[in-house]
Amino acid sequence: MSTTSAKNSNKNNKRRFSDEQIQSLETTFGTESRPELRLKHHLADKLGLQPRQIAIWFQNKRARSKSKMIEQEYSELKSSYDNLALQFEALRKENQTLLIQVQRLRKMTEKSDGEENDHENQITPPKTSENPTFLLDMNNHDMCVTSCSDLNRKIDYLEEDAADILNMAEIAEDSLLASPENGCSFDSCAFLDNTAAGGTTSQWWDF
DNA sequence: TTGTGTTTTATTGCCTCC
DNA sequence: GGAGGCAATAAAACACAA
Repeated sequence: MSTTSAKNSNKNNKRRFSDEQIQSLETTFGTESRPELRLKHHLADKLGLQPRQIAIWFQNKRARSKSKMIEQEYSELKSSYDNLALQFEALRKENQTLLIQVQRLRKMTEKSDGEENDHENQITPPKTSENPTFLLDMNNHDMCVTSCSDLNRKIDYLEEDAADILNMAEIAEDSLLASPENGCSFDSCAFLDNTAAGGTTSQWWDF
């Protein structure tokens, strides 16, 4: 708006409404945010304003109300996001710790397998003090070898699965960090929703 | 007092609905 | 096509620090 007529119109007519007028308009807005023509005329008569002014006031009020609502929704979403980000970071650290544990176990079983091979050649008892978790039953050696192989495969599986989960989590985190303000992608939002709605975190690595 | 940021009133142009 | 709503914007009114 930059026309001369508009400027003149503003200079001549623009004034703030009185407290009483505002109060009455606010009250009406509380029950009816889009009043029909008759009500606008009624308010105009009652408050000594033009019906056009009433219409404009309601229009501006709706706009203010909408932007306030958006602002409120944003702050609620942001606090929810911040909360989830904290939870996510804790889970990520937990996952890393578990990965390290799996790798340690894997090394231990590899070591144990190596000793078994020596036993096949030398038929000497194992040093049980070194790795009590994987004690061998000398009366059932074949079964023991099979069990250790199974265990190895399980650890392989655990390790791969944990790595996959960490990878997925990092992808999700990256996509969240890439768009923290103006709305995350649909996938990452669903990811957050699931985390929030589930309320439980252990399902991530509930193998 | 004055410069500056915010709020409020009003206009304009576009869109939708009947 | 006219009425009414909405988004964007202008500009007056207001608040307030320096």
